[in-house]
Amino acid sequence: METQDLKKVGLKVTLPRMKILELLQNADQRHLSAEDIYKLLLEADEEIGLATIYRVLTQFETAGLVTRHHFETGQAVFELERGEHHDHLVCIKCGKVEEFKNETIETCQDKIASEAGYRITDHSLIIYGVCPECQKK
Amino acid sequence: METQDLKKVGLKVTLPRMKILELLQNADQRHLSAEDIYKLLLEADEEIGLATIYRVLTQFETAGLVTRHHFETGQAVFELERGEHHDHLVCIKCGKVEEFKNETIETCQDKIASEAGYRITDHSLIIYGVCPECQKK
DNA sequence: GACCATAATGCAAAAGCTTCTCATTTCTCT
DNA sequence: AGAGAAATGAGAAGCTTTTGCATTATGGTC
Repeated sequence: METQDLKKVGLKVTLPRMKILELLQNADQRHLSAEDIYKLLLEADEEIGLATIYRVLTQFETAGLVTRHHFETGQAVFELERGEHHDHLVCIKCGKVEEFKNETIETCQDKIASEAGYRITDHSLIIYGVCPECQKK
Repeated sequence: METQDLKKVGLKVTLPRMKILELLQNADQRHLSAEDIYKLLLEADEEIGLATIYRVLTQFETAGLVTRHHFETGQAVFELERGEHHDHLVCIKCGKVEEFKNETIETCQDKIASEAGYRITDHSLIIYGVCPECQKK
């Protein structure tokens, strides 16, 4: 299945690519940094170079298979693209990321962009806050 | 005047800090990277080390005088805080940044955060697109 | 199933951006 | 003006990410 996905976007089916895709699909966290992936693969006894991980993730991004996010952490995180757009709620204490979707906001954004004469290509809405669990601590 | 601002937030009034503040107030671009500032100061014959600029900007950020943004450029940009919140429209071709404000979106964000149980601390909405000028090219 | 051209990988080195260290200088307050 | 504390400069170091190049693996073909 994933094999097809890779071929479809013109990428050879290689072990590193399969493993990385698999991990993105199955990991607890939906948002992983390159290093997270590297370490998780090591734990699973898959020694894949960090450079390869970066290269593969960039190719996946170009191919539209994953999305790269720059939260305010200094590290980019990657997320498997599941076709539907959503925005993010990031806990500044524990780093947890939740997703949400809001039609009103989407509509407003389109309106704002077109009023400014922009051809919109992407957008990113991130709300930073403290999640319920971290508020208790 | 700025002198007071600095003292108020517990920072000594030094030449580098004054020059950086001045630049942020008077530059054509409202959003400047540390390196932009470094170069602009050089042009104005003010040799201020890049390290100092980073330090000062971080202090200004902590003091609430400037805001740091992480657009998808790999470089942080800084903007003088003028008290009122706004969001950003970034041109992916020329890098130009425009600002906008939309009450509906703000309200939605607050609602979303509180529904998820988050205590909101900040948010960032960035719309990426191609500006009118760049569309012509 | 083996072969070949091409593409992918790994490693180490390099490249950006940002932060840190520490000796020296500059402020503030008296 | 002088003392103590804080800030600066320069270079080194730290992190994340990218690149170069020799080696290895893949996909299509015979």
